[in-house]
Amino acid sequence: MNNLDKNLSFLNKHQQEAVKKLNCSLLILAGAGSGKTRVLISKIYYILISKLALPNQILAVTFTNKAANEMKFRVGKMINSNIEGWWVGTFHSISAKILRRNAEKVGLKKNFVIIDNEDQIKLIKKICDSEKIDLKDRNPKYYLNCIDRYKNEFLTVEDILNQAKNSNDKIIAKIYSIYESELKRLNCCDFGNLIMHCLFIFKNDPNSLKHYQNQFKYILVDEYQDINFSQQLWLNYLYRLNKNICCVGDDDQSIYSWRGAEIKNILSFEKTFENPSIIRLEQNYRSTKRILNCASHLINNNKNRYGKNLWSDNNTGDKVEIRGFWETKEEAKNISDQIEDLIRKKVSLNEIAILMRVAAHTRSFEERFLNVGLPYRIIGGIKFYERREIKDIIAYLRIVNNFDDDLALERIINVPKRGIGKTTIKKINLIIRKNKISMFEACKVYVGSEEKNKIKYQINELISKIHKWNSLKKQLDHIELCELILEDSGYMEFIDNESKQKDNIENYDRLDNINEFMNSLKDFENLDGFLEHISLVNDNENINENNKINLMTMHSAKGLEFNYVFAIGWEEGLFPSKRSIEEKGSLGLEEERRLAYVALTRAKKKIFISFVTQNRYSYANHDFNVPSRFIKELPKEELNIYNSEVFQNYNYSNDFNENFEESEILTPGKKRMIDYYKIKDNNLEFNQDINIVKTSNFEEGERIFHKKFGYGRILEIENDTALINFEKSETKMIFLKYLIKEI
DNA sequence: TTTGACGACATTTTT
DNA sequence: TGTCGTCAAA
Repeated sequence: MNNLDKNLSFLNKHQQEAVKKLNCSLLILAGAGSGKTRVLISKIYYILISKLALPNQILAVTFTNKAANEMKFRVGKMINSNIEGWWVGTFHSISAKILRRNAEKVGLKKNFVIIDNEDQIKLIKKICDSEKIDLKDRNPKYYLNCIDRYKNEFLTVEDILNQAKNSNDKIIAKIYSIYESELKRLNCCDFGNLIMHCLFIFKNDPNSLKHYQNQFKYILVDEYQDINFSQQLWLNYLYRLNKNICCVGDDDQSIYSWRGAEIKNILSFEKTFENPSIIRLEQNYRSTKRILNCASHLINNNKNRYGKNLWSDNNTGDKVEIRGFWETKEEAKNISDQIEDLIRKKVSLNEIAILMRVAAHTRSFEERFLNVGLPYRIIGGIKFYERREIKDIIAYLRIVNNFDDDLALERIINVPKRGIGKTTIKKINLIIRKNKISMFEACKVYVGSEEKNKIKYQINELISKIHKWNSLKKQLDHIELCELILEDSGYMEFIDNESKQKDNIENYDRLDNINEFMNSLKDFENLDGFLEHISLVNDNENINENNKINLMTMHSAKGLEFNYVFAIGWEEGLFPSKRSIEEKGSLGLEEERRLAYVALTRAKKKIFISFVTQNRYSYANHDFNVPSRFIKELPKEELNIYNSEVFQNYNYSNDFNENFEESEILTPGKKRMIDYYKIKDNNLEFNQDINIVKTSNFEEGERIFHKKFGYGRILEIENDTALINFEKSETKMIFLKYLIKEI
């Protein structure tokens, strides 16, 4: 058997077919755990080994850096060498690479900076400020969302200006237009722009397009279900010459519609690319039969899908465990106990994951794990490069690298404190607008004007330091430069002082983070490379580095797998998310269901689902929660439903929460603010309902439930209040209307 | 101009 | 719960 056959012999019939089918538009519908990465990798290998293309003639696009790195690593291993100069990366990183070489064609300089969300919002705030746009009823995030959406749909400023109908549209169009010109002036790019600018280049510069079309003989795309319109167009441009594309995706795992990845995009594959064919991979190698059965059963409730039948040769496995708790602490405690059990069975913590709908829900688990000393990591939480001190340092580097970067300068102009406050910045902003110059230049103008004072002296100091650092760029390497800046700017001293003043843990962390940051600089040859890297890459913790429990959102769990999965917070309204349903109706619900499908199919051996009926902390109110409808949609014979107090009393066979279907008709397509008030009203009614039903005739000695204090017994009733002896709290006087009858 | 206190407000998911 | 904006005092 030759090498090629040996490597392909690991694949099943369908996988092999998918690997060998070339010179067409191929869509591989790969169910969860059906070995799609393996197929993609084998396909690249097959192309290379058959000498159909050189490594740099293959374009492989993914959505995460993790997936890109894995692909590089595994293909490298198969052909036994490190491949240099090939095109494997995310849409954004590849676009950035193309854009660096063609920056001037879209009015940017070569050293443009890629800005993140925080910078975007700051910029929009600034625009609204100077344009006197009221941010009371619509926040900057709203406008940013609109702009992002336009970019996902390849809608230009002109398009939006033309189609603006009402005054709100016009305001958005105006902000969009100024935002774009500001970005150009600052020599910056946001994520959406990376794709947009490339599309402009492809569209307006046939030579460049030809160049890239010739370059890429084969195009491969991972996670195709996450594609948005602009990205699809991007692919289509590159595809038109060789007409050879292979996309792998799972329509049931499309969970990013809010990023423009609408399910219709994958469903319209056949219309977008010529001579299409579809191969399904339906054998699952990951999960037990039971888990798979649950997942399939659940996803069958969706209408918008290609449809496929997953099957598996794996063991039947354990039943899925369902538990209800009355508060989050109890949930966290129970799960940590379960985990201790698993540890006793010699399960590695890396093989355990807790998945949640909302990132904020890690808290109760963090608390618990800290208490009992279980190590954990949060994946996709607060990212390293988003920490304040790191962003400060980066801002220093950015302004030294690029004098046009107002956003960076504004960030550090008064950090550490130099006595340059709001008023001064306002004056400088005025100069910027009047003379149409950068903030850096405006500072010089401001310093040079009329009478001298302390503030001007300070600004002058900073400006000349930045000049000095910039001129040292050629003599020092980027690490030395960074060290110099940290000392010279007084930033290090500032952090030192801060950690002495309040010796809380957080400030200790700051110093640590700065050290880690300095260390990470070593991995890069120069400043430019480093700045590019940090703007596109965020995950820097290697999953298997230490033995830790994994906490993450269901979204960030996509593409991962674990032996044991705890899926928490399966409460109606939270999951499926009320908001998602209200905004997009049944489409929203189906997306939530796909999310549940993703969560379930992460598990290899066993899955634990839990929900909390009371005291799920969510800002102002403590709602009474009903278990998620998704639990009801699981096949009963595969479940073990446990006797928690609350769950036992919950009438499982009843159709719960039919109201949701009604509100779905009432609110779709309404603007957020209107929704917001509706939700508020609904909540009120909902609560009143409970009170009316539950306050009726309480008796002394009766066991009751209170949202905050839990279960208790009535000692005495006096008019509308009762003295309650709580089981988990002390004895208290409570209004009858806040009591709930033991259900 | 900075700082601290206070109240208002918002919380889905992220390359 | 924590962040943000506003206000008054230093």
